[in-house]
Amino acid sequence: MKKKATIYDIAKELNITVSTVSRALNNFSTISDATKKAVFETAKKLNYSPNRLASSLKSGKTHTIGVIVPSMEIHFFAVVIHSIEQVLKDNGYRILLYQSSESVENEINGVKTLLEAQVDGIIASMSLETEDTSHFQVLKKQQKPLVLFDRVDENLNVPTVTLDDYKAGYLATKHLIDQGYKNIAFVTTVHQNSIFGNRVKGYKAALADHQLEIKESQIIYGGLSIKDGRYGADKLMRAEDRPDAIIAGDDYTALGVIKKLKELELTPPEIGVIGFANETFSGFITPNLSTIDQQASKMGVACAQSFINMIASENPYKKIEHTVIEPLVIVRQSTSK
Amino acid sequence: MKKKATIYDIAKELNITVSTVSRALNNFSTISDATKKAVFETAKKLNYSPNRLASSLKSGKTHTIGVIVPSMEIHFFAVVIHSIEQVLKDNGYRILLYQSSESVENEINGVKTLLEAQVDGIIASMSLETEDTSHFQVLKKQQKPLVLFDRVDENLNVPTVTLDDYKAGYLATKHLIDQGYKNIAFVTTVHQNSIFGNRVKGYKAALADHQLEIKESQIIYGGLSIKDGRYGADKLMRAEDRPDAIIAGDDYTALGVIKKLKELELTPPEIGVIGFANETFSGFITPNLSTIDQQASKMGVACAQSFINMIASENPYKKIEHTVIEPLVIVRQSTSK
DNA sequence: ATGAAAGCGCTAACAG
DNA sequence: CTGTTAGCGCTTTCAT
Repeated sequence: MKKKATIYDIAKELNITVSTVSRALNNFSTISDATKKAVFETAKKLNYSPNRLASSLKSGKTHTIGVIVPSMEIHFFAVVIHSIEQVLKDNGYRILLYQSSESVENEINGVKTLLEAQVDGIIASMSLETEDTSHFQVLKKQQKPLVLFDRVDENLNVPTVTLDDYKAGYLATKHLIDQGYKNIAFVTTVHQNSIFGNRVKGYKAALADHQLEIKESQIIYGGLSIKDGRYGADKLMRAEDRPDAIIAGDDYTALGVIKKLKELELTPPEIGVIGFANETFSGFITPNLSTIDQQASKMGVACAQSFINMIASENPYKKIEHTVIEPLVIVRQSTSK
Repeated sequence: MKKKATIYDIAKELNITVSTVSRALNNFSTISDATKKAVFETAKKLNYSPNRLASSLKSGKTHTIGVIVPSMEIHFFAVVIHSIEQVLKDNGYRILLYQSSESVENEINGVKTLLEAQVDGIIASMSLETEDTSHFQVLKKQQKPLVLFDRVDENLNVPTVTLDDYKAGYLATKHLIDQGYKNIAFVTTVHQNSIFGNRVKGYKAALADHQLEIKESQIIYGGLSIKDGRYGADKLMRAEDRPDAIIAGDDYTALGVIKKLKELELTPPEIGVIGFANETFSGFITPNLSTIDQQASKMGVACAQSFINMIASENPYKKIEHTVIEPLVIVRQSTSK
């Protein structure tokens, strides 16, 4: 196995210099067509493959972008990355992947690793553990694009792509009201995250807008899981003031709610149930679960777009875009009275 | 914003040479502890971050590995990549991601792009379109590790990681037999792919081993989808010789089968139903779907392991490992008489 | 234990 | 239209 061919080999073969070869390969207009043709032919003949490492070292641009997400096991993140890769590939970028596993330590390490690999920028969604976001500051200092999505830090002052969670809460509630439900409860998480807080705000606003009373007793703060859903539904249905509809913090929780309601022979849509996330199972359970779609694909595309805009401008942090994606209400059986 | 610090800056600061700095940073035993300490301190002071590009260019090793999959939207692939990244990260490797979108053309381009990025090797699962696999040969020629998983090409003669599909078919069938089902049908795809063919072979073998008749009429060849499942179940239940259990080619098809059976008031497990893949929804539908798990995590780990073994050996293609993962029967309501 | 210097493969400023 | 040459940041052989 002989060594890989370089532009020197092409140059030698044609009795020209490497600069000519380099220019020919990069299709400079100053190179004669004849030379270009010869170069490309010889390149093919020698089985030449460019070493992007070398050009990157020289130019300082790797055309590689780092993506940090908590975990690819979470379908939402996989889909976001799917679209990021699709869009950025077409723009000549490669994706270097890093999972934080919901740990700040890993996240810090991810930024470090990616930066050492000289990525041209980073698109990230923060780990749940992350509070101090100073490790992301480095990118701003280096004037390298950083785009945050879904789990973002407002204070970081970088471009973000998020779902309009307020609106998501509002729309879920409004949908239930439109279906005729009047006493709407909310099973959510205690987790201190603006995502969940904003949904509750939207919920309250929708109630207020429709002259329905906001009762703190109808908001159950716990965790988000099937078990938490069962627990929340049980608690709500045992109370004096039974709700006629329940909004669950995510689809798993909604599933738990439905299971409990079925046991109580209050199968939705008798009691309305709506979740958040539009998990793959949501359309297949019985009854089908109405839910708010997170628009993962759109988010990915928006991230890629934001990134491209930043790269294109000489000062990436000149004007900071905050893209807010509209949530989508998916109406299914569980809320269709 | 001043330029990034290099080993030259550290050297200058300490009045030593770059070679010493380089050796100190790489913890060579020939460097005195005092020097090392000084170097590390100055590195920190100057906010030094190594440029891996430069060392890669020199050493020829990027510690980056390319992963090509059809789509991250397919949860199975996302989970495999999840574990590949987890394992390889601990071994100092980064993951460069490429999606083929089930197109050979993209796949070819992926290999090219990744090779130009000088990856140390590639882990891939082929697109459904791929028949000619010569684009993968390059890696062998360059003696760079290539590991294929799930959708592999036997003729390529490279390490592979696959599920034992024969056994998967066998176990699904045997499970049904053990549950007392005696007339077992199979709804599968016409697609020419050894995966599906082997499952049918396993099915037939299990029937034979238990003195049950193999009837070609009980095997429905169509597509794999909810619709195909409905169609298959309908066809089977209308026939003279009605099965008492149905194996579906994947969980979506199984879902269709279940829906049709419910309509016919033959709700499983009255008629047994088992699928393949263990999709996230399978545990949540009613009745819960028994299925064969594809062991995505194990596959990812096995891929990473195979890759590491290849990298470690001077001749990666000396002995070619074929890892076969045992399928796992997930028993749920749909087969529990 | 440390230094000097060549070179990985490519680009680009300068020269002609 | 093409050649010369320095250099991107790091590693490593050969000296000392």
